[in-house]
Amino acid sequence: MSLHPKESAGLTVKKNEDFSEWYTQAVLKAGLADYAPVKGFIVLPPYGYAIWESIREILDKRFKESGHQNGFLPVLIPESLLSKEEDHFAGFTPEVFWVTKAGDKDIGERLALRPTSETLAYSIFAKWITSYRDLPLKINFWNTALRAEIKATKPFIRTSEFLWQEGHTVHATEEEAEKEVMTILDIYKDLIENYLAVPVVTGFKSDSEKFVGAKYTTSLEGLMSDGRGLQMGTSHHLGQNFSKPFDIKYLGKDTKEHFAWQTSWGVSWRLIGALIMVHGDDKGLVLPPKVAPIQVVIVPIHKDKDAEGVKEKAREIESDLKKAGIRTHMDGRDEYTSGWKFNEWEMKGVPLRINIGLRDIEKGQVEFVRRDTKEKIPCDRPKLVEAASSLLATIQENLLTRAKLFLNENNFRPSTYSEFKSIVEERGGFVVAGWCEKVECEKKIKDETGADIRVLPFDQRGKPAKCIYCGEEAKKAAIFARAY
RNA sequence: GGGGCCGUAGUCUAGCUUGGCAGGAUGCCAGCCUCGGGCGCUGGAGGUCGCUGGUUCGAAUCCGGCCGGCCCCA
Repeated sequence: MSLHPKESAGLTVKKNEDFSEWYTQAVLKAGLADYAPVKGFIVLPPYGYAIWESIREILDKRFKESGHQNGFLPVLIPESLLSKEEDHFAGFTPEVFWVTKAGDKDIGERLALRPTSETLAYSIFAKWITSYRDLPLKINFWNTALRAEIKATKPFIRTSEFLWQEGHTVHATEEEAEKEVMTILDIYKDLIENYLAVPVVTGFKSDSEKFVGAKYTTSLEGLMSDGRGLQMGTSHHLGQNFSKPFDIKYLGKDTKEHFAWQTSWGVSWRLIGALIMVHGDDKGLVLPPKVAPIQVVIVPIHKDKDAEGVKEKAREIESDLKKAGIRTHMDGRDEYTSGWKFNEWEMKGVPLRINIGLRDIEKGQVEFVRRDTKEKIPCDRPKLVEAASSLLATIQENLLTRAKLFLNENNFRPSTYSEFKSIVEERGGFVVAGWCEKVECEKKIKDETGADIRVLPFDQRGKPAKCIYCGEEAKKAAIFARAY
């Protein structure tokens, strides 16, 4: 594992004092990302990209197991195609980058750098699908999308180009498409909770927040440490909204022509931003073991004359752990003191550290240091590999437990609108309230408090009786929050 | 959409008000020393002062435009 060029010192702000500055420093100083020369674009050094690779491996496996295949789509979409579905086009057009020239010659029709690929993919799918035998078609694309972010940008959370996957499926029946939407949502939930250790609430987006062009959008919403919500992923039921303009039709067993039913879904590197925000602390990142590029770092502690002996032991440990499939790095650099290394690896969020010096070798032990609790745990050398795996599992579990606790503690149920406002304005968090399903109420609340409907949870137990804004009968329990 | 702050070596920064030799710390390189929480010493290299135009005998400094980073309000 090559290291990012080292920057001086640690974080200069505390997480709970200046969250925004803390986040930026945590990302940059850990070597997860760096700014590119163009506004809103970032560069990923290997340490940052490795986290994305972990996420991609996990999802890719799950997608393939559930019958999806990967494909490739070009980055340019002609305007005529992008504009074929009106709502979709109107929704995306303010943030589209356009290519208008080839060399110094003007191009006849503007070409969009894909903000998302529905239109392009579906114009192709229309050619591929003629019979019910061609269905279902389930394809995923690992690529980037480009959406111009003119004002606020933040590494991983809001960038003008982002790494993501976009899945697109075509089905013969609506039921099958609806099932697909939920299958994907479950895969996302498993990834986010059981690998990234970020608890989420799943449910529907309100009509005004749904994907432009979709029949409905399901979503996974996380809560960040500053009380703001973050959309972690979405899975859309497109109905026949795209199959009609793009003419995706098949001949059924009934020998009649039918429009197909479709879904699309995606998660992006935003997930990396979320796990930084949720788990990080004043010392820097705390990465969940399952996605950490380095799970265990070994820091040998020695005087010059003892260096080779101690490092030799450290290398043995490294080799044992690697054989057991644990991603391990032995930090044998001579130019840094052990204290310096402790701080650096903490900043980079390595979940488990092993200290080994003469003291430990004499006792036949090593010392584990947990990143999440800072706890130091001695361990006999023969039990080391087993203990490391079990500690990694414990850390993984503890991160989720801790995050769940935070989510529960920051879940509020105000009974009046003024109480609602003061929670949103003073503490943040997920605010559960009744909603009459009228757009006016949703909009007024957003205008007056800055909080919007993050999600209408699938779990509607405990739905309040009245709309928090107008007092009429509540049709849904909604989770409101200010969001990224 | 509206308002504000900022940009000087890899990094952080002084200098800008009142124009006149670009300075420090840290990092980097060499050598020595050291290692259980960001060691120490000696020497060295490193700068289009974000870019661009203007004012001036002279611009990091004053003025305009642009690029980039950040914050607040809606």
